[in-house]
Amino acid sequence: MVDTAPPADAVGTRYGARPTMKDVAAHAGVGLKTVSRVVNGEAGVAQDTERRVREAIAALGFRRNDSARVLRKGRTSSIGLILEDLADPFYAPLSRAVEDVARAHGALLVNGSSTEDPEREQELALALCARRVDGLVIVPASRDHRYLEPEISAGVATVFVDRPPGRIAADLVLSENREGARAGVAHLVAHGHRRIGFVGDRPHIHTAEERLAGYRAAMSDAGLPVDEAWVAPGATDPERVRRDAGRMLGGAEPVTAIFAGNNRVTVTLVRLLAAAERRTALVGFDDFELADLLSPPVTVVAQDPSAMGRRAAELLFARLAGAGGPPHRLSQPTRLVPRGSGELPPDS
Amino acid sequence: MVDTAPPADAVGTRYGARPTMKDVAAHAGVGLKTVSRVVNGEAGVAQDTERRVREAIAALGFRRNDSARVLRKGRTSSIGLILEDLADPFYAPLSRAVEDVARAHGALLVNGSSTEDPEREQELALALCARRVDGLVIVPASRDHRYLEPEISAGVATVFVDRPPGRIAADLVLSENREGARAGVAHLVAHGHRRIGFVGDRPHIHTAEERLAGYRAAMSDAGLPVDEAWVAPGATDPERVRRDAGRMLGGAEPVTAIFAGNNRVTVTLVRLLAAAERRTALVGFDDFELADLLSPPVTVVAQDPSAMGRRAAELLFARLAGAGGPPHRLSQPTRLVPRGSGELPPDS
DNA sequence: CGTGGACTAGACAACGTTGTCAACTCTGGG
DNA sequence: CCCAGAGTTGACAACGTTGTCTAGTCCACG
Repeated sequence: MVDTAPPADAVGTRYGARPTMKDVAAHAGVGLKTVSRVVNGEAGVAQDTERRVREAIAALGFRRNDSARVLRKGRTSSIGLILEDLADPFYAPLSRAVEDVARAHGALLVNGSSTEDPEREQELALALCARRVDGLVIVPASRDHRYLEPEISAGVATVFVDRPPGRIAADLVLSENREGARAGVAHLVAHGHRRIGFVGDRPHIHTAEERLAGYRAAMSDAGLPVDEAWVAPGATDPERVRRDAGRMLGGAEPVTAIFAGNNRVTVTLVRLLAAAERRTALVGFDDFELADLLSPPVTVVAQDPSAMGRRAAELLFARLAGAGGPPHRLSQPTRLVPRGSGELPPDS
Repeated sequence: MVDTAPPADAVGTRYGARPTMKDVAAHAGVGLKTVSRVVNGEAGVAQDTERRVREAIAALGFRRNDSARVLRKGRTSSIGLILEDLADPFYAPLSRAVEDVARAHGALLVNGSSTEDPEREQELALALCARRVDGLVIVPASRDHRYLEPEISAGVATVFVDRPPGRIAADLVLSENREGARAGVAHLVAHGHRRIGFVGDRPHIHTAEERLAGYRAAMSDAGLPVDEAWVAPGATDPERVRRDAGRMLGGAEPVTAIFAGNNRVTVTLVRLLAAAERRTALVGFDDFELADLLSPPVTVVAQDPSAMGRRAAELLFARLAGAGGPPHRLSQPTRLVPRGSGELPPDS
């Protein structure tokens, strides 16, 4: 089935080598530039000539080499996306939204997972720049993005999502982390809770910091004291979460409710609380699939990762289209979704 | 913060234009090729010269243009991945696994979602080939891949995952769909069910077809008749699934168990069955997060999408490294995970 | 019959890099 | 003092495409 591909009469092409416009031109008996015109749909080629060229293209199985085109034109029609983990249910829709916008602009998406490693982020970003992507959408893992300055001033449109860039000014799309967390904790307060725990992500991550600030703000708004034993920022691995949450659920004055700083923490807490005898209220930051089917269904502060990806990509293409002005800072609202776990009364 | 980037003494560079090796060479007072040698870590450059070149590179903010390099070298060190939907929880880990293998081989990943549209798949695949990716990993949406023949014979390593290619021979990594479904249905039979329904994906999709065949095989193995009213292939939208499942759950002789053909169907059925008064057993194809926390916890036939992605990518890089021979056809086993919903007894 | 313009076509340089090759400078041994 | 050989270095072509520019052909019009 392979033998149908490059016909034996191919001129100047060896097996395994691709035909070029030059080969097509020779095969069709026309000039190189004429082939280029046909391939790019430029005007000024006689119908009969065009037909001959198209036949030659089909016969040789020619496909334009876009690397050469890129070299000549300067634009690659591709954008890069760097995020923590492609497989994370929060980032997958974001990634998909970026892809959709890219597609609408005729661009391809190149992406990489930074795995929350600043060095890896930089390595990826610079590799993408070396390939001359037209723009970058970045969910930062690093806190210093000065390494991007030469790239940005060379014209690589760059938009940060979910977390702000470090030590440079650039376009940015954020969730309302602080306000969202504040609303979520206020919701627990409104249902009668006074001892509320916070289990979040590592505090050096911007979103984690903001959500913690929102928690403190809500407690303060309600005139409630915060026992530092109730506050547990840290890694999101289940073991750490179980340990810290277990601590605040035990003791003489256990918390009656927990606010979870992100979806992975929430899921771990759902497992932990399901196994406990006492009912503890729970509100989680980030929505997740099936949250409504758990018992009790999980109340969350929902973000809209798809909208964030879309807005970031649209901002990027607006810049590529020449939009000027100072860096934008877009804010994406969150939405409290009451489902049951956040409406449980304090048990005491 | 931008003014620090391209220093004022840059020679031959305008703002917004990137410095090239030629610029670096001029700035360092050396030849073009010497810069190339330094950038690529080739031997044969005196220490002092190398230092001068490195200084010039830093001063100008030079970064090698990989499109030009690609044009010269022929290899892009990038591979393409085409799948139905990046954001689908089944494909996200697959995608991530492909990325990890690519990274281990120093390659970048370019990806696109076909949205189950054959034309879009072809458009994407050919666009990736035009950019001269070294290889392609494809979850097919189309049933005819002859359009790839010229590309494959031109040297683009191509591996299909999850579904076989149409009308060409190529490397392939599949799940054991038929055997998995058969085992899942046999599990229901073993728990006493005799009237078992099948709700699957559109029958023209290979995996859906195989799983349906597995269902029929298991019923036949057990000497059980299949009432065609119990068999509902079709789109995975919740409405269709509810309608078809509702039909087989009603009537005089309702099914006492359902086998769900994929994760989206399973989730819809979980919702439907949770709302019903009668307990119906359920086994789903594909595992999903939190399946163990539902009530009852959902028994599934689990695939390993990450392993599939990894094996496909490894196969691809083996081909790129020169491995010859006829197309491989790898089979990835499935695993029955009993959790509760599949062990419910028939209600009648 | 000459001329101007529209249409068609191709020669050529350029994009920024790498491979090839020749030339130059040393060094040490004969 | 000469020469072989190692160590450096850069000129140049090539990769496959597109932009510019020139030139030829044909027709309508004066």
